[in-house]
Amino acid sequence: MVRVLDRNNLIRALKQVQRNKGAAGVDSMTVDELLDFLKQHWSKIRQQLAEGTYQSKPVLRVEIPKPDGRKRKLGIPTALDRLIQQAIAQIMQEEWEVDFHNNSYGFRPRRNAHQAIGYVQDTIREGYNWVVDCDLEAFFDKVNHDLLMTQLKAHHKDDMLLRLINRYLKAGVCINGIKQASLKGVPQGAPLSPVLSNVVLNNLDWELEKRQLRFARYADDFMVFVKSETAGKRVMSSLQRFVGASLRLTVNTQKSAVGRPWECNFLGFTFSRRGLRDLDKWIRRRLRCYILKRWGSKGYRMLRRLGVDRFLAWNTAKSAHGVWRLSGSPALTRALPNRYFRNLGLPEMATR
DNA sequence: CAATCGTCTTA
RNA sequence: AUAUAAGACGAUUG
Ligand SMILES: Nc1ncnc2c1ncn2[C@H]1C[C@H](O)[C@@H](COP(=O)(O)OP(=O)(O)OP(=O)(O)O)O1
Ligand SMILES: [Mg+2]
Repeated sequence: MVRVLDRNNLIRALKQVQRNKGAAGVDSMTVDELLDFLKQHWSKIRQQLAEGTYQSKPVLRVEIPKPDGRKRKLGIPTALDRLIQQAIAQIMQEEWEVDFHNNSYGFRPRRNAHQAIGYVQDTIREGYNWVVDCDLEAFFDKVNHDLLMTQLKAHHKDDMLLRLINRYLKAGVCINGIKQASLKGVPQGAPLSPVLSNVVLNNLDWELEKRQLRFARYADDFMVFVKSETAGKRVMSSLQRFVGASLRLTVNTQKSAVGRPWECNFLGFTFSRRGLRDLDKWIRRRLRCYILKRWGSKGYRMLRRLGVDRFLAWNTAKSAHGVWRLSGSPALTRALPNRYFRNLGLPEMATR
C-alpha cells in the first residue's frame, strides 16, 4: 500500500490514465477534469485509502459489439478509480511476475504473442503433433471472487490493499441508471482486471505443470500439446472438469477442440505443412514486384545476384516437422503483408 | 536519439 | 467504446 501511494507510482498512473483519454464513468468526470479534482480532494482520498475506508464507485455498463456479432459487456470505472487501480496494478503485476508461469504470455510485461508462437513452434517441432485448443466462456465476467481473494491473501500480506481490491470487486455495476451488485467477475475495462485474471489462471498453469503437460496460455486462450488424439481427448475432458470444479469457470466448447496444430489458429497465426518450394516461389514473385517498384531494374539485378535468401538477410527458418517461421525487415513486411500469409494458409511473418 | 502525438494488430 | 501488455506503422518537437 505504501508503494501504491508512492508519488512516482501515482504520477505514472495518472499519466497513463490521461494518455488513454478514456470515457467518463458513472460520475461523468472526464480525464481532463481529473487533475483539478485531485488538487482539491486528493489528500482526503489518500487518507481514506491508507485507512481502508475508501469506497469506490460502481462501474458503468457499456455494450460494444464482438466480432462474432454478440455483445461485450464493458464495465467502465470512474476516472479516479482508473487512476487508483492503475497505481495498484503497476505494483501488483511486478510482484506477481515471479510467481507466474513461464508459459503464460498474455497481459504480462516484456511478453508478447510472438514469444507464445515461438514456444508453440518449438513444441510442435519436438513431436507434439496433437493439440488441445481451449478458450474460456465469458472469462472476466465469471471470475469467482472468493477464489481470487484466497489466492491474493496467500501471496499478499497487506490487509489494506486486500480490502481495497475486495471493495473494487464488490463495487457493483450501473446499468442505465440502476445499480446492481457484482457477485462475480472482474470488470472488462478496469486497469486491475488483466492482472487479476492472470492470478486466477495461474492455478491452471501450475496444475498443467504438475501434470507435466506442455502448454502455452495467452489470457483465456490456451493450447495443451500431446502426442496422440486419445491423449488429447482425455486431457480435454479432465481440463473441463478442473476448470469447472477448481476455478468455477467454464470451457467454451464452441471455441475449443482437439486437433492438429497445423489446422488450428492461435493468436491469429496459422501453421502450415506446406513445403519450402511453394513458399520460396511465392516469395520470389512478391519480391520481384516489390523490388521493381522500389528500385527498378537495378534492384532486380541485385536480387538475382544475391539470391532470395541473402536478399532477405533476416533469413527464413525451416523446422523438422514442416512448420515454418519467417522473419523480415519492417520494409519487407510492408511489401509482403501478413494478410497474404493468412490467405495462403501460411504462418505469418514476424518482424525483427 | 530523448520525448510526445496519431493509426493499427493479438487476448 | 473501457482496460492491460506487447508489437508494428506514421507524424512532430529539440
Ligand atoms: N475490448 C476488451 N476490453 C476489455 N477486456 C477485454 C476486451 N476484449 C477481451 N477482453 C478480456 C475480457 C475477456 O473475458 C477476455 C477474453 O476475451 P474473449 O475470449 O474474446 O471473450 P470472453 O471470454 O469474454 O467471451 P467468449 O470467449 O465466451 O466469447 O479478455
Ligand atoms: Mg473467452
